[in-house]
Amino acid sequence: MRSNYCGKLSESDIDKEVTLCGWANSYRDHGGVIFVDLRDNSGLVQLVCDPADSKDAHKNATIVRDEFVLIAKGKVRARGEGLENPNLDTGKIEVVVSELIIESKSTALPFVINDEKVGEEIRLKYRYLDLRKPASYEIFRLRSKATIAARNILDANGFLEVETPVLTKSTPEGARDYLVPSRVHGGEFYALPQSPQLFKQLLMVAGFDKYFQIAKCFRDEDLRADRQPEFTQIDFEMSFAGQEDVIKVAEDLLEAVFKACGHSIQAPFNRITYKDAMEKYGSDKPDLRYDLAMVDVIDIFERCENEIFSNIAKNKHHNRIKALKVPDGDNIFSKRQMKGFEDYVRKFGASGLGYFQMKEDGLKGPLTKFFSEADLEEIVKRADLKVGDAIFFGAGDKKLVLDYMGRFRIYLAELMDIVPSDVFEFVWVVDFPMFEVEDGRVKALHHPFTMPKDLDCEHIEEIESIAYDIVLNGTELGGGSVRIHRPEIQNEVLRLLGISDEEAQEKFGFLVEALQYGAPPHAGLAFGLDRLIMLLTKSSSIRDVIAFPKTQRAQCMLTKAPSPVDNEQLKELSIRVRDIKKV
RNA sequence: GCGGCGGUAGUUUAGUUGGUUAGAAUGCUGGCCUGUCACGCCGGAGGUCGCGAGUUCGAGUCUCGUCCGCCGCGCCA
Repeated sequence: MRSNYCGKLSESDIDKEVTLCGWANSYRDHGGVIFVDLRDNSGLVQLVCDPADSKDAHKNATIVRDEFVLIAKGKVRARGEGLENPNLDTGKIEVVVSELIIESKSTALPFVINDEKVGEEIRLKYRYLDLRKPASYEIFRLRSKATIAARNILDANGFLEVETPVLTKSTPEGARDYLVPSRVHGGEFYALPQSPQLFKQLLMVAGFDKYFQIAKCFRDEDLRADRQPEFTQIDFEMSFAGQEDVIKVAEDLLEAVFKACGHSIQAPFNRITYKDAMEKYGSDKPDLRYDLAMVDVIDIFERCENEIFSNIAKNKHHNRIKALKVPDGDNIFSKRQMKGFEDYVRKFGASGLGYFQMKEDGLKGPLTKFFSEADLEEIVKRADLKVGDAIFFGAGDKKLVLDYMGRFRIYLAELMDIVPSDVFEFVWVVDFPMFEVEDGRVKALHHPFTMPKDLDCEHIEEIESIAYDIVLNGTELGGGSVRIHRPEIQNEVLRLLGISDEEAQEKFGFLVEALQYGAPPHAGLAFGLDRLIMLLTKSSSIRDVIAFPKTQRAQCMLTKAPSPVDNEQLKELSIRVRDIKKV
């Protein structure tokens, strides 16, 4: 139908006869001449409907309203002297309309397209209108470029794109599954995949060597600004490969994806061990766009005269005393603010938050009296304190202190507005522990198919795994590991996780069995595509980069899913609903 | 499950210590207008103040409950 796109017209098209298709972005009826700004996904151009040029076109233009779908035929001409619009890309030209077809009308809109003040709730209900705005299109244009770049580079590196099942087996380790009832097998359920993990490992056993997939994944957990119940991963796996091979592919992929989206990034990225990340930044996904690293001062506090601190300091295995230096903090923050920080960390289980202020004549603060001059000097030295700095202390249980001090670090950085917004700071976090113990229960930190480095450790929590995460600006962008390819190791890990042989057989028997038929060593990684696009487009919410996202209570405002179903449907599925919520 | 913030014309919002007919902008709509581009001018319609109780002579405003949205905690192998 169309000969040209609106936004692509330029002075080189002057005198051309064109046919344009699009939506009426706005109209200005002067009684005589009528201007219509026609919009398609390339941009806007001004149509001029003058009765002197075409009586019919002008007559049709009088009934045009916002968002009518139009097909306009006419001639491109230069705008007259002083009539140019510098705010419009096509502002030097306009199209004199000879024929105007109203293809579709629009009833009054629930909101004005492009009005940035409109709330998200209404925009999601009419998401197809929200998506009409150019900023939305730009996000999905980039998303498309990114996935195509990822596909191309993986293809170029010999990866095979394979689709794995969406109706699969429930493995209630980890996140909750979305369940799908089986009609044929009444009372039994499929699960939607949380990731294609096991199938891609089976593809390695099959000898496919290198696999990838842009895979939909599902997790029935509560939502966040960066978490949706269904999301997309760029998932890949390779045989006869280890951590370094995977990291190389991942870095090449990120470079290609960022390049396709107009950003230049430089691999190889920095690396930090899980242990260092936790000890210095109190997080396994540290935001390294700013420093604010924690300093260990447990040995100094052991010598102090405050029994609470010195007792905490005695148990260096279970406890931590960490100091967080805030450059210029004493000048920036009032005493009241510094006291207020304590309330913040208390929310995360801290029993208090000590602080010193670096004055001209040395450290000051309520705690100084417990320390010798030499130890105060040592604190100044270790944290490299300058006059005007403040330094905060967290003391107590290791896990607790690292957690709240890590959160406090982020809180301070945002409060002080020292987080650069135009930087992409990648870091690999490596050497994750294999297990963590919570309330006496052993859990896999990554997943039970991750290769442990050495299972013969005295403490189960000290067993490391060959697992690695890629972190960008404090967001976990992806994670992967070398997988277990020997059945005896897999069985041992499942045993350490407290999974009985019967249970292991029932849930993962097919995997362990497959490993018995000659499994190659293999490793892989999966990127969270949505988060990647979110960071690339500087969106504040993952919903912005998903065409039809769900609200925080996992509903679709547009379709009203989830919704009740007929009893007939339920009957076929052998399902009876027990408690029906009031509508 | 928990904590915080919010819900008033289609939209974005104002609304004081509880007090007359809930106000504005924008959108919509009728009319006028031949160079606008946030067009302009004149007129009009449009409100279950999320919902339900309660307190009160009187509730958008206070109390309780509830629903919805957002941010966070738990959760997310």
